[in-house]
Amino acid sequence: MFTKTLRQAPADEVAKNAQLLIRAGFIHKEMAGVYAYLPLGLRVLEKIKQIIREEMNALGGEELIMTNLQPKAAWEKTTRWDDEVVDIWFKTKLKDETELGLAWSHEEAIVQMLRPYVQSYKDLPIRVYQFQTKLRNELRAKSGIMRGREFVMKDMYSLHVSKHDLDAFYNQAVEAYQRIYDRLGIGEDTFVTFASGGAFTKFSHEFQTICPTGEDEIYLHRGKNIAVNSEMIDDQGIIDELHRLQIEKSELEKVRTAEVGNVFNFGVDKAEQMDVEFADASGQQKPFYLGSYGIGVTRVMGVIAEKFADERGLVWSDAIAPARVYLINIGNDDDVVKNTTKLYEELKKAGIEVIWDDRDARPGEKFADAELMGIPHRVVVSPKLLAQNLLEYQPRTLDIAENLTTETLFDKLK
RNA sequence: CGGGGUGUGGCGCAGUUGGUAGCGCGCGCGCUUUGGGAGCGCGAGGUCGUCCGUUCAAGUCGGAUCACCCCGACCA
Repeated sequence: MFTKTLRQAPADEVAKNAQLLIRAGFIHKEMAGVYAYLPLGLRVLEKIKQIIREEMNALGGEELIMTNLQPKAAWEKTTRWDDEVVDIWFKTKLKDETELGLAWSHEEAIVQMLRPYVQSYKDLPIRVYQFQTKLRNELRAKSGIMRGREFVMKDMYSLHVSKHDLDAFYNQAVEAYQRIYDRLGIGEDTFVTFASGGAFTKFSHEFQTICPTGEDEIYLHRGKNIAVNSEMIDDQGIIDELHRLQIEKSELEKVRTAEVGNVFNFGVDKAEQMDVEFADASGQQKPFYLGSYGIGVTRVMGVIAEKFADERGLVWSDAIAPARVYLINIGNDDDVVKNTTKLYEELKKAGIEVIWDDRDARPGEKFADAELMGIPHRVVVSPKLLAQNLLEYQPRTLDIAENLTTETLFDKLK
């Protein structure tokens, strides 16, 4: 591993997520709001992506990847090329002066791409998704990887023949999202939140995770698992909705949150603006219904880093840690090295991801780094315990170590 | 974009009324250490963000510019 840990975070980082991720060697700051993902960070990112991918596939999603370079024509059809309408465009030009945009979202691109495939009601529904690096010319980047100018997003788009079909899928997507946040370990603190809608629905839904450094504020009813974005709390539609759910505004708790996902119903808006229609069973041309479903993958990583970190550093769950085991040898006795090598090979063979800190460093330094990196399980091979045929084991979240045989260790890690 | 602040070895910082840059961590070598970020010794590493100016002399003074941070606005 080429990365090193730092005792002190760079002075220009204030956000806890970025401070810890930089100190532990997960990310590198290229410029404001732009971060590189180093080997450890990339592993976390890929694990989060894999969980999302599995749930998207379970919904019938088909993965693809769209382009960063966008032609302006498709976006002009929906007025969203205009800098007055969308103020976060990065735009550039070809050598021949043709204007291009760098993608900040992909609704128009997807609709344009799918045009030849949407001809008949038999072609629908279509559910496609991608993991894409989005580029947004934010006036002010902040909060480390929680709000960058370049970030990884999962965006899914679904096309349907009717409002009914879209609504049904939309609800399935909400459930899939809840499973994703559960698997990522933030399910308990993540709430489906009413947010501003569009022309075709009263509301959209955001997934808001309780996080003291988040940028949003929601009104929350934990008992009924209902939340409202504060920007919508005085909206008449919300007032009606709360009344329907028999909730008094005074029962709601105001909490600070970070938006980790959203789902949005575009109705037939995009299809009409971009003039993409299909033939229904009677041969009549109709616009399709479009839903879009986003998760800020890198932001979720930042939120998790913030939420679970303690005074010693990052804390990852087994599901998304860069490795499950941090293996430490104490001293360089032949016997220790031989046994650590053996254990390292056995762990790899068992499919357990392991980082072996084989540096010629003192134990304290290795312990500190294991904790800073937040690797969930720490295993120590020492001359003292080796004499008794034991290993030391300690989970990241506990302060107490225990001595185990190799067999018990493997049982624990199963 | 409005307001405020900061740029000095890889990281964190000091540098007085202008006189030619220093500390801690980290890094290299040696010896001693070896279960919670070791000790001693030696050493490497800096166009002081950049440009222009003032001056015999600029890290220090003036102007411009670039970058970064914070607060606000923005986030469809």
